[in-house]
Amino acid sequence: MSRIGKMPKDYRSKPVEEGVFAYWQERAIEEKVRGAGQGKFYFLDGPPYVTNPIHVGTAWNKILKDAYIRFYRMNGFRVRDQPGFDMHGLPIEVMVEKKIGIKSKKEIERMGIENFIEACKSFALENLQIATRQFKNLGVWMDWDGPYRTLDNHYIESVWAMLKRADERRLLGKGKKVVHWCPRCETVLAGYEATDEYRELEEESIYVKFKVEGKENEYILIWTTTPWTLPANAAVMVHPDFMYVRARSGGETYILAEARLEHVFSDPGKEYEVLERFPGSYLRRLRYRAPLLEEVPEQSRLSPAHLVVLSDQFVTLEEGTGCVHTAPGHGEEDHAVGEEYGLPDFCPVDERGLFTEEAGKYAGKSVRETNGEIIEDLKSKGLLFKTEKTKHRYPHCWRCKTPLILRTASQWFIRVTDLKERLLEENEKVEWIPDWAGKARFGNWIKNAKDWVISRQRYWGIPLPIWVCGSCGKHRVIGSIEELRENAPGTGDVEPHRPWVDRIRLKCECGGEMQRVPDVADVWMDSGSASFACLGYPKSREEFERWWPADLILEGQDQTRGWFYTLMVCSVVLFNEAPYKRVLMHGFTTAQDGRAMHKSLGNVVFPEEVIEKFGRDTLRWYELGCTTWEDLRFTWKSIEETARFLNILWSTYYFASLYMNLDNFDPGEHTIGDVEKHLRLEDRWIISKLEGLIKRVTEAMAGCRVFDAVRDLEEFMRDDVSRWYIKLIRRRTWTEEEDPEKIAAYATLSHVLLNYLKLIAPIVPFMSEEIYRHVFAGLEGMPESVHMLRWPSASEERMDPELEDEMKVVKEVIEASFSARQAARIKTRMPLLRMKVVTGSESVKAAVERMRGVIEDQANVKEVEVITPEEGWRMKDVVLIPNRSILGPIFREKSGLVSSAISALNGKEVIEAFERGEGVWVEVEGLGRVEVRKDYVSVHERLPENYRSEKCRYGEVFIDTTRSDELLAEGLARDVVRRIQEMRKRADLNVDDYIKAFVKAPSEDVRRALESRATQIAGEVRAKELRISLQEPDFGAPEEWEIEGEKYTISIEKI
RNA sequence: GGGCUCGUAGCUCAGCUUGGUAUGAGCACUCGACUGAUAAUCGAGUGGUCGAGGGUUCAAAUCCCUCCGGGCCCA
Repeated sequence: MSRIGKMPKDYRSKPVEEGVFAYWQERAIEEKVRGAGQGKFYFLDGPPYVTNPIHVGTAWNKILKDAYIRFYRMNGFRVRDQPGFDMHGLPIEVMVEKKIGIKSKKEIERMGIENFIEACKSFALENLQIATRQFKNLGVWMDWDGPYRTLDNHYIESVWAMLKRADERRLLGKGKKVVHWCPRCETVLAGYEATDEYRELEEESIYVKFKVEGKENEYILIWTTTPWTLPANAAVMVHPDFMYVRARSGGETYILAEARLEHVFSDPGKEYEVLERFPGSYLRRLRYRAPLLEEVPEQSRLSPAHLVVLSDQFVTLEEGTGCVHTAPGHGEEDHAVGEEYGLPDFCPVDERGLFTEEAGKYAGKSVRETNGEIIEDLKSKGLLFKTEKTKHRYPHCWRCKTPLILRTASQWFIRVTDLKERLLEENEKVEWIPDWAGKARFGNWIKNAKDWVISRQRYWGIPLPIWVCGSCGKHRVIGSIEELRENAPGTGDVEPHRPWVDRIRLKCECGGEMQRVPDVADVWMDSGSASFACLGYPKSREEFERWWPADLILEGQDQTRGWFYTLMVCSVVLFNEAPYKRVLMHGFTTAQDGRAMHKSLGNVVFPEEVIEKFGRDTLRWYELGCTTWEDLRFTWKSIEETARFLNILWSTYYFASLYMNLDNFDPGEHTIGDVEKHLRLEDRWIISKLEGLIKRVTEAMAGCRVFDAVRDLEEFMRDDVSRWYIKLIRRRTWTEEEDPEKIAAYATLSHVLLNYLKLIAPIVPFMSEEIYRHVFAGLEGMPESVHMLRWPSASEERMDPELEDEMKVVKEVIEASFSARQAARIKTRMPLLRMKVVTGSESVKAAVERMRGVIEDQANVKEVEVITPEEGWRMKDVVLIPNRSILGPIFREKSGLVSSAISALNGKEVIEAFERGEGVWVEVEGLGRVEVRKDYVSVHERLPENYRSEKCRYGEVFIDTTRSDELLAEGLARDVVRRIQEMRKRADLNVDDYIKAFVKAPSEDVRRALESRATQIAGEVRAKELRISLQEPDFGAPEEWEIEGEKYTISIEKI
């Protein structure tokens, strides 16, 4: 025979969690749980970048993942839970450069690419270990022994296969693109890499005069924040529909937008006169003289160039002059307009951000540092109109923080623009949570997508598997190491990283030699290929067939343009299908101050800190309870609140298990089905509540709304179980014998608590395991871990919404009685003679009558009666109090008389008359008949002396406060019982020890009263002998107590 | 500047889809009770112009528009 086990009294997170970790390890629980399950569920982990230790925000991400994985496991799924790590890319290169103290590509080449790559690799592997330890430490059950790593050969081959497919589908392109360029890293950066790091800069912006051809003293006025792009100027853009003017000032004529006149000539002394107004289209093809023609001779060879072009998209009137300097080599918008007009995309800037020979005078100089010189040159040529300090946001390299420049460069790219429609169609099939993340945000992002520049002029990454022929220029894309070997006979083992792979040459059809392009892939392509690469596709089809596509991915909102996107693109390139069925997007974590957590701000909170102070479960309950897709503002106060709740939860299990254990209760012997006919209403009620909870929590979890589940679970435990149900069954748990109703309470309680434990297992895996091990694991037929239990399903038959409603009424009524007691200063221990519930509602009446027992017990009242509002009204007395502040101004010196006349009225009759809409008059000496208006009086309802009332939502509750000897005796007896219980506890007696007790009463009346209750008292305090006397106790250690102002002496002794 | 999103009690947040008095929840605070869950538990009370302003409606925290402030993303 088995029974409910005991558990420790206090919740201490540290020993609990350490113990559970050890238990899992010892019994290989994690492996057993992971190996079980039938249906497939492919969870795809977004690979974190391995350069920084994780903070509570990163932890949130993994904890969310863990909760859902556990949920699906409990539902019988075989969950693929391979974690991943993003291990290539520029960030690691930068970290390694810092570590070995070098700064440029030149230095890397000098130390040897081979050595550099080795350093990057060991850095990445080292950090993978650190991150793994941190994630494991959170209690995240993923396959930490077999993560996918983007640096593995087979992973690289998968990416190659995708690129080969892209080439076959003619989606791989090469050509000139205006790109964000980091002059320090000497590589292109994708737009999204750049925009991670927009920073506010205050710089000199300039107004420049472009001389109109064939006119003296007439200029187009332009404005720019990047003087260094002027050597590449090819045109001026104006808006065809905006109004422009020719304005005269200081002997010169300027062309600019009318709307900008005021700002441009705002300086004191700058007067102007408008000569002419016209729309921008009028300026079309107006030719001007390039401002730096002399400094940059190459300018004279540009054609067509130096003319006004029209654009209705890129010209604004927010700043500048409405005439926009256009350099197609240095701006995406400029480039677009340039293509439309056939302008040359002149870009005299090299990889290091230095001007080339083509830039004439400026050749060899760093572009941003040339700004000053260019301004000086313009000034000396009389072309500088004015300068202005301007704040503007400027992109910086996401890792090395160098300001970026825009330049034209030849790059490899994926023709995403050709795939747009397909991407949008596939996105329609994806379930996004919340739905606006996909419909609105991700959809918009795809609609605006541009071609994806994938080549990076760097070292540590997946080398582009593209070989180009030196003679005929043809290219070939290789899809695997095997294919590479076939194409290059004599090649031994292939290390696909640089520089080894660079040495492999292929033979071209034309007979020429093919060499690999030196670029590596954008690191986003690594992670973007994860959906199939971690399955070993295309080498291993089996894994792929079994799992792909992913059932769920879950990442932060910043991944809209990151992983969510690249994952989709890579998959559509390869399979023309979305790689995931569901995407859950979560918010960002900010610090207490509402700002993002940053090392530099010193506001980072690490999970280890929270774990140390409050435990993993506390962190998990708190974070999982936050609305997933909103920002999580981490506060210690909330953590403390969560810890307090978990304490209540623990205490509830402790309390329940204590009594069930004491009574040798075995839930296997008494299921709720077995005790059906002994179930009380409150038992049925909590079971009904539980079933509703199971249903809602299951829906919430399945709908990726774990926070709804957490909030629901919290409310149930706190309000329904701890504060209410436990209170209702307390008396039953104190009975000694095998009372069937006690057994029914235990059966109910264990049913509720075991099922609740299953529901919280994915949220708080440690605490639930600890409770389970102590309380339930010893029972027959139970598995060794809570995580091996099946998720419960809700029983519709046991749901009883009517009963739940009735309990609501009952709770209200009892609470109202407490309020009334408080007003009457009668404590709960003192029994009341009767309570009247005033209601006109049949359902309220039914509820009160049906659950009379609960009310009598909880409100400590002898008799409950339901009366109608009319009956209630009849019990009341109504007093009218004349409203002097209203009567005074109206009746002046007669108001005293009016007032007494009103007081003399029968209040009840007056109110009833008012309600019928009839008038009420009083006879006042000297005034005759006066009508009593409603506002002349305030109405006071009064119950008879012995009653108190309190209103609640369902009516009104009257309590009868009449005292009687019998009631007093009962109250007194309860008081004495409490004192003895207190003494038992202080004497450290076991709950089941027996005692003898002696009570010295303060008076003969009290003695007699207590004597009449002796059996009850003795029973409740487990006294085999009980003496009530006026003498002093003659054994034990007597203690003095005060009850209702009188002195009692009590002594007890264990027997 | 554009897209998406958030703005409800001192704090952290429900409610908004499907308009109907916010008995809003927890915490904090005040008062009280309990003392066989006690470094626990329970009750009562204080506290909101639901970011601001307009509109639709008999009725708006909820629907629409504008604005202000925070976040993510894009320029």
